[in-house]
Amino acid sequence: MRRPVPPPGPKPNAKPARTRGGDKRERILAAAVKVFAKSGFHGTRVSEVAKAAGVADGTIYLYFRSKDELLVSLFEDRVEKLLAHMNVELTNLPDAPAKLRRVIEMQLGLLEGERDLAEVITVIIRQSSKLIKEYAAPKFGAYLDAIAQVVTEGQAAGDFRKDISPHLVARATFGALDGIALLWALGRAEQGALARSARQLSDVLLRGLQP
Amino acid sequence: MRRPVPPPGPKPNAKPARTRGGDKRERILAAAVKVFAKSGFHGTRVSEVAKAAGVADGTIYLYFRSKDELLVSLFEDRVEKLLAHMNVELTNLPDAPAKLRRVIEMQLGLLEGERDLAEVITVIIRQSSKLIKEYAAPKFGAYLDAIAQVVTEGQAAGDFRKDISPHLVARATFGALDGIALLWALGRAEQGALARSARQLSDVLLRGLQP
Amino acid sequence: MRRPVPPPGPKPNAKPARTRGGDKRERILAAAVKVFAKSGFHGTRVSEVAKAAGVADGTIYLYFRSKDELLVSLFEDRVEKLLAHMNVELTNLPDAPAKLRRVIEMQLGLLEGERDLAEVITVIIRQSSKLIKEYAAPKFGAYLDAIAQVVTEGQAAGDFRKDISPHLVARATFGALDGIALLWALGRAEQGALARSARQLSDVLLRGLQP
Amino acid sequence: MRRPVPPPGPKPNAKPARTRGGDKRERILAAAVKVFAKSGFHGTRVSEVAKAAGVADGTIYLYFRSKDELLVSLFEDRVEKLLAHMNVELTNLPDAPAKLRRVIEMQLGLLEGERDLAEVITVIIRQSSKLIKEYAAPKFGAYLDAIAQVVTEGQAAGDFRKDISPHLVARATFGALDGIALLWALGRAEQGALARSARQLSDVLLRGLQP
DNA sequence: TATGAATGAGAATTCATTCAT
DNA sequence: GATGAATGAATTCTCATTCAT
Repeated sequence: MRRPVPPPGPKPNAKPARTRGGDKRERILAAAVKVFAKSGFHGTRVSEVAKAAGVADGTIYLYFRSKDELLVSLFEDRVEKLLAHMNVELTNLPDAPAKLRRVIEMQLGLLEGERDLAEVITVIIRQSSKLIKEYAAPKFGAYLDAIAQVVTEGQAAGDFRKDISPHLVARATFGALDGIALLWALGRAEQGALARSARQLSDVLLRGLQP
Repeated sequence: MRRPVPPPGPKPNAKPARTRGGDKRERILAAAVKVFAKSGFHGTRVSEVAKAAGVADGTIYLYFRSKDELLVSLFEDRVEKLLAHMNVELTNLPDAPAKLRRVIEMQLGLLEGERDLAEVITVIIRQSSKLIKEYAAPKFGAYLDAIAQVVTEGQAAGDFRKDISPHLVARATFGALDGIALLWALGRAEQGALARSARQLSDVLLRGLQP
Repeated sequence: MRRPVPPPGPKPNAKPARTRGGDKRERILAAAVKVFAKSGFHGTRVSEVAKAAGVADGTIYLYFRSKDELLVSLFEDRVEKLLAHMNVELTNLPDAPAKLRRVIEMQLGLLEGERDLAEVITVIIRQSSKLIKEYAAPKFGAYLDAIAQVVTEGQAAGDFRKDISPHLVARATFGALDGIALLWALGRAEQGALARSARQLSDVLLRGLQP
Repeated sequence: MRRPVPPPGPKPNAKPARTRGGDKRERILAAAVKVFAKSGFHGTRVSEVAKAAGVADGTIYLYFRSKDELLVSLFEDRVEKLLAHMNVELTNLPDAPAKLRRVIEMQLGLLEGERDLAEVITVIIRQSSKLIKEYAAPKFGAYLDAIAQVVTEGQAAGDFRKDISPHLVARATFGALDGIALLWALGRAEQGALARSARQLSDVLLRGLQP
């Protein structure tokens, strides 16, 4: 954002030829998750990411074109893994209700396990509006589409009422989970409440979706 | 020497005695809603707010101590009005289900009517985490408490199942609405879909909450 | 959000590990002496110091925390060297009168040789009263103590009358020299008059101090 | 200093037609002495002077063209009175030594009685170098000339040695007194020490000046 | 005359990004 | 590839000064 005219030179970002042991890119991403979660995107200096990753400031720019792109890459990378994981998890479940319940458990589970990542995905990513609209939205959309797909399946199988938009359910579900997460993050809910919250939300949602 | 000891003198933010022609404070707030919504908090320069408000840069600081405080004031001011409005609206409704339905309609209605404000409340306010936790959270909490109160009423009256936490419902509902709004804001939903969304969400939520 | 919590990270002011070509810190100090002397502390922009030092504005802040600290560092650094130099010079002189005469010669000599530095030490440093009291005073006090020590020696050896406070003499002597310097700096005295002034002042002072 | 192009309009500063009871100009000067002494020239806002004087900010500009000119006016006004007072005091004294002793007593006496004014005269006035050189120096010079005149008298009467420059004595004396004052102001000397200091300095100086 | 809200030029400081080593 | 010292554009906030009332 600082130097507006983007140098028309060659592009990095296609990870450098696998350095021996040099999982630098991954170390930088992991460090970024941590510090972004702690201080927010705008509140974090690139040098802080570098320090947390144990690399020099300049090294960041060997792997990412800019601070903005670091965030986008982070988002894409993590959501991609999340999606892959979800697909595996849902495959063996018998029906749509079970899958929806699992989605909810997983997303809240993610929060307890990788709170920093959850923070980045739900909060940080919104801090750069042009960014999210242009880059992150597609990945994000893919996640939502996966949820909507479950709903569509359920409607086809007669498990869910058909007068509700699957995308609406997807978005509302994600939003509800996000809201619960925020409640939890802001410290207004007791520890361990997340599992209970998941169950309650699933109960309400599934009953509400009954045909 | 630039920012010496925080001047112990007279405090701004409580509008200057006699505002000459127009309530500058209000004009600044209105302008801030507009430009923050467009470019985000960090993406907006104070001079842009001033320009949009038709005042000089320095004038902002006669009414708000800093850019941060402008955001907080904006949030407090608007959410306060929102709450007052909501209390009036809900008073004459017969039962909790009707009230909950009305809350949903109102929040989504706000979006269509004052999209900028909605953007600021749901998105912008998250961009300064320390901020939201320290200043905005209480006001925000009051809004959620009002929703939770409706749920509690419904449970007492036997309209809602009792095995669900009212605060969870409040947070999840708010999140769901926020999520729908974001979907809408990101342009992935057709115009006018909000009314339909409100109805669908209400249907699902109320059925899900039945005892 | 601009000046968050004073970054608890690495501290500047202790020169960066390996200075590349040239000791930037010293160049900045030398430039600061020059421009502060010319325009005063408040009349000098940091960018002017940077320009005079041949570095970028930001570079100043790699070596000094603020403009204020630049002045303090300058003062400490220079007065320290001055003190060390004085200690060497006085060591081999036979008695207190000779030493006192030498102190006077040295201080006025400093003026002719490093007029800018003298200006900074005598004039500029007073421009930030809190500053001088908190940071500069100790260093300054050390210089005065050294002079007072000479007087005490002279009194013990029977060279000086004992009914005069050594610290008073130190302060008055410094002040007299400062005053003469100001007279000279303001251009009301002919060039080269400093040597004569030193002799005359020494004569008056030493005769005045005779037992 | 802020708005560089000086409006070529009509000039104020020739005190407004004597307002009934409206000694505003004097009130402003008195307030300026107080606040300048406390926070220094650059550390004082015009609004603070106005507040201390009990007038509106804009009123200052009805009597003084700028903040700078307020300082200069202050200096001129006060030093003029000082000079007049001194002339009266010295008239009836028998000889130059007595007069010189009286000058020293008076200047240190001023410090104990009107410490703020002393601070402004000795310290504050140096904070605007161009200013002092152009405006204040003459007044200041007049004060020094008066002292030098005493020395010249003494030399003519055979009371003082003739091999010392009267102006040097004047400047050195003033400087010595200034130095003592600073020592006192910095709190390194006990209260009430000023009278003793005056006597000691007079003793040393007069003995040093004996023919 | 007096007021004080409004103005807006000005300056310190930060921090993403570069590039010589 | 890796480093981190250096860069300098960008932005918030201050405060002397003005002028409509």
